[in-house]
Amino acid sequence: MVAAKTDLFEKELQEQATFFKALAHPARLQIIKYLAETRICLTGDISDTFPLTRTTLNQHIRELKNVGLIVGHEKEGKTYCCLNLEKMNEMYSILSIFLSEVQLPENFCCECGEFKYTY
Amino acid sequence: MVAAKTDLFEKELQEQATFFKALAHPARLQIIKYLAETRICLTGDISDTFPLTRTTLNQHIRELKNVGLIVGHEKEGKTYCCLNLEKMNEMYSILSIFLSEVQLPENFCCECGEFKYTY
DNA sequence: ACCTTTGTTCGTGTTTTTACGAACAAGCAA
DNA sequence: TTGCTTGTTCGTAAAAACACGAACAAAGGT
Repeated sequence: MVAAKTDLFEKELQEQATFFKALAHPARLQIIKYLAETRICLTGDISDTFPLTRTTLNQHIRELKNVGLIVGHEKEGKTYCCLNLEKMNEMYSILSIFLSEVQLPENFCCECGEFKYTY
Repeated sequence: MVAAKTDLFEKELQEQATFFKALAHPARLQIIKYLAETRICLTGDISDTFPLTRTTLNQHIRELKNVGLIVGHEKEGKTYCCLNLEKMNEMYSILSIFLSEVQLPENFCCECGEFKYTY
């Protein structure tokens, strides 16, 4: 990479890509799923249920914090994590909109029937 | 990375992450958006509308082909690209399901009100 | 006092992603 | 023929992502 070209795209595309990127690893999906299911703040012991070390897990959590999907709470010396409702809703809207925008009609590509597939 | 740990996660999580990863770059989002809007097979001249070289663009297109979202057609010596309806629908389902699964109730996190935010 | 758990930071190493130029073959146009 | 566009492959290089061990501080338990 000679330079980070990501900045040169439309702001909307960048924002969408940022959220998609945050979800682009199974560990992060599992963390979010866990938090959404239990609705209980994350404690360190979940690292047992992951095939990763505490350090690596911490790295993924930090990434989710960076995009704002997870917030950390301090209580009695322990650090609890939970999902940020506002950010989760924001993400849901942004990604849903994109997925809807690129929806295709059922008869799409019928005009390509005459073409020969190369893949 | 000592080893690729991605394989150690649940198959469902891996599948979801694969699609999210495919959408994790603004260039790829723009390509998909363009194809969905025009519904016309992609010709080389779109590289003018991107802040990237033909080579890099080709790389992103190849990635989208690898996950099956884009298919290539041969016609009169030119290579046309278009979205794969079936795969797009599959992706829509898979990602929509995930986004729904992690939806939170409006009163979520109210029990955390007593906590002090650290981020 | 000692040990354990917890959360984090630092440093390191590997893999993957991103990006480009050079080069090439195929097709078309002058 | 020559020149141009098009699509691709190759090699290269830098950045980012991924993963871990070591080490540390703070808190809790025995």
